[in-house]
Amino acid sequence: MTTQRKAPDAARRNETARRAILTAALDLAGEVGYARLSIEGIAARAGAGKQTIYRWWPSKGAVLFDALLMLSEGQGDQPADLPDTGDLEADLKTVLRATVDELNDPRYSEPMRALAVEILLDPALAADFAERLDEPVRELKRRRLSRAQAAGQLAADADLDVAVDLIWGPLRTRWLYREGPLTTAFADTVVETALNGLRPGASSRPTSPTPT
Amino acid sequence: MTTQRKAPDAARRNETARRAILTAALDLAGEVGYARLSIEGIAARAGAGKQTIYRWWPSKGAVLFDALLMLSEGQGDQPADLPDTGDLEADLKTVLRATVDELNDPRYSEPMRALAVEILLDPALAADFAERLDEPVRELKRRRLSRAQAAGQLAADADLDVAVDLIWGPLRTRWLYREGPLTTAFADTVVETALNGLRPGASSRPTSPTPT
Amino acid sequence: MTTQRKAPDAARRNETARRAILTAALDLAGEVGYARLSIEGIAARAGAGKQTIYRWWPSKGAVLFDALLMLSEGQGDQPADLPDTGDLEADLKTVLRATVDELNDPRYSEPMRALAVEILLDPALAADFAERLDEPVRELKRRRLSRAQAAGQLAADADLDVAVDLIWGPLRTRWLYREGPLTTAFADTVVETALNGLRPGASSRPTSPTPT
Amino acid sequence: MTTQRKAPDAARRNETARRAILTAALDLAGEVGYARLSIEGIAARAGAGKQTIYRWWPSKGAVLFDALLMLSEGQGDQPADLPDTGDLEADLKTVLRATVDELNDPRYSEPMRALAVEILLDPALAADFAERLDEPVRELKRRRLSRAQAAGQLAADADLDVAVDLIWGPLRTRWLYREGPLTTAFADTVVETALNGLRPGASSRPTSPTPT
DNA sequence: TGGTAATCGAGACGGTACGTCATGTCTTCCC
DNA sequence: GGGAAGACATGACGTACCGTCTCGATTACCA
Repeated sequence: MTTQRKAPDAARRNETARRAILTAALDLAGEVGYARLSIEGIAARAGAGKQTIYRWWPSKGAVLFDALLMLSEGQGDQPADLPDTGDLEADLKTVLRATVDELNDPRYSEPMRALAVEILLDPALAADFAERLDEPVRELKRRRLSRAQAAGQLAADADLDVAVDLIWGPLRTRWLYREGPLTTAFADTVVETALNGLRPGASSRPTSPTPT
Repeated sequence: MTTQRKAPDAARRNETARRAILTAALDLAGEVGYARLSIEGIAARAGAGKQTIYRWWPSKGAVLFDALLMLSEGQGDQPADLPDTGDLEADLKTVLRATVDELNDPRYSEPMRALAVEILLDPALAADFAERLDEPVRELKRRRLSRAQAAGQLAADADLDVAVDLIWGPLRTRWLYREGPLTTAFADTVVETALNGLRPGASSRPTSPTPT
Repeated sequence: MTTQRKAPDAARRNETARRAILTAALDLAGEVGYARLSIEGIAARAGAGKQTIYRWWPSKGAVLFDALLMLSEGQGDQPADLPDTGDLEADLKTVLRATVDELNDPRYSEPMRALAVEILLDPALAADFAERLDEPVRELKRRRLSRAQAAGQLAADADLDVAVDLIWGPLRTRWLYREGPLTTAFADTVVETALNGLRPGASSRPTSPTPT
Repeated sequence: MTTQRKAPDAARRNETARRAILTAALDLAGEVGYARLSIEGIAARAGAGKQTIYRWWPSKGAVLFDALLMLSEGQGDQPADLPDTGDLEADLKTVLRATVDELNDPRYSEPMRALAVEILLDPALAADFAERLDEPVRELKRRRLSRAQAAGQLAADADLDVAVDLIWGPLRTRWLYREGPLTTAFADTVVETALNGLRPGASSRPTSPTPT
């Protein structure tokens, strides 16, 4: 067992209170921003006692994490996989444009930023996040790239983890640091550049599967 | 007047106190981590009054920012430019390896992480940071790439801003989110992949300056 | 009906739980003192649910009250009356010395002090206490004095209630306020002074029953 | 030094805040009773921060203590001594009647009861109270009795401490336990009985200074 | 003798208050 | 005037209990 203290009895958990707390966390993150997001405030907004939060979550970040999970699941999107039309470049652009839209929507963006801060501050939460959200998603990405590799659309010796960072990293960095506007054009350029590389002659290479 | 409140007279500023405060901020960030870094703690450690901090800096993040600036300047490194041996790939690897070392050193890494958090929280600080530190450094990077482009080592139509994100972004993301160990091997692979792209046949293209 | 809420069915009451709760209350009062005595703690120590306490007692003070009643009854002392050897002064000294011993024993003293606090705080409990414990005991005292009065050992016009306060009050006050050590010597002096009065010549008056 | 932690600098103390806190404590004790008297409530009512209370007082009881001291001093009554007209009995009745009036006035009575509770709970406060308030007052009482003793109005061998308890104890006990109404008649009877004793023949002894 | 209704241990819940910490403003006194 | 020191109002922290509530699992009465 890894539980600390007296483990609460999950069977008796009040689902209504749980949802109220997660919803309040999302709403408040969107309304007042992370800096002013407090557990006290979440409890008050949710009509819950503070102890109910402390009983079930170890930190403010963990609440935000669950809140964002609820948000994704609520959409029922649960993408079993990334799109695969056979055209890798087009598929990646589709995905990154969707991400751009999400990051430009404060309803998603603000809680995500709040969660990002908590992750930066708290290595334990970072590990939890990596395991439960980041790694599964990364696995989806790797899988899509792997299929492209099998189809000869990616270099056979490409390190797929680096590939994922190359494709998805720039967007995340620009968003976090507010380094510039997040546009679909930027997303497209990143995909193209990551695929073709920076060296000359790259863009002349075929974009679609090499004909034999 | 455009100044808010009573503008302090910079001429009378006590340089000793300033350095003590910045040093204390760096030390404490390294020792207790960002989450427990407080202005009160900095003042106490520096033997300074809190008001002295509030008089000269608008926020904890601003103190950290100045502290990191002092740290870079103190090294006297002030690199007017990135290395340019003519071999772009080698030069980029040199720079990224140095960055890896820095990010693995808590003395640099912890204050940087602390500053990153403040930037995420505070758009005003983000803008300040972008203008005074990020943009100048980015300009150095763009300049080096621009020279490579002129030498025909980069595609003529490459978007250099995207290129910078592609090369430096993955390292920063992996560090911030603690997604994996930061190694020089990772740095090398990122440089190679960014230059050659992910498509097949890329790695067969020349790595050194094109012979005439 | 005059009952508030849903009157619990006393017939079904679990005597084991009742005793466990009262015992736990006494033990905890002795161990941690009143200030840290909590219903939650009593329930935990007794292996009882909190509701079992709230079902049968209206307040923490009521639990303590019953606990002290159990303690006295448990002794089987139930003194139908105060000692009456014919020598009033000696009898009073016997009783007060016994009280001194009791007040010096933390096992009795601490719960009593806890109950005293509750009585000070809660007029309803005070009334209950007065009716069920204080008044019966006071009646015993008054009865003993009354007999002495009939025997001519007390002034015929003495107000027996005031007499009780005069004899038993100083001990209680000194104990409550911790104004000084509780000794049998103090008890003796109080009895003598109360009987003889403070005026000169008092001590020369006969101490034993007046000879006819 | 007996100070714990970092001793606050009394010289910088804000007298306005101090008075506001003490006044709020008295008012609230009178309004909501002790059981609902909270430090948080006092701070809120006083427009003060909780820390300001915790900085200067170790406990709620200590605040009440100071508040009552302020109340007495505010009256400017500061009786250097108890009345001494030469008639001990009359003087004692005067004093006890005044006490009866005080105890029947909720403005005094409620804070006093609150303080009494704190004293019961907290031996440290009890000691402080004994030293700073109870003992000085007791000394005044002893002094008055001592003068009476010198004048031959009290038995030469009377224990003056016991005498004080005998005279003032019954009133205090009856008040604390709400054992009965506090009337001036009760005060008078207590004085008479304490002076004359309970034995027969006592009341025939002279009440005024012995004639020569 | 099996149904059923209340008690029981357990503990989650919405709350209130605790005592501590840090915030940013202020005031005081020294240089 | 700047600076060290630190008191102040504010507000969040995480904890302890409050008194109410719901949950099976015993009981113990009653049909």
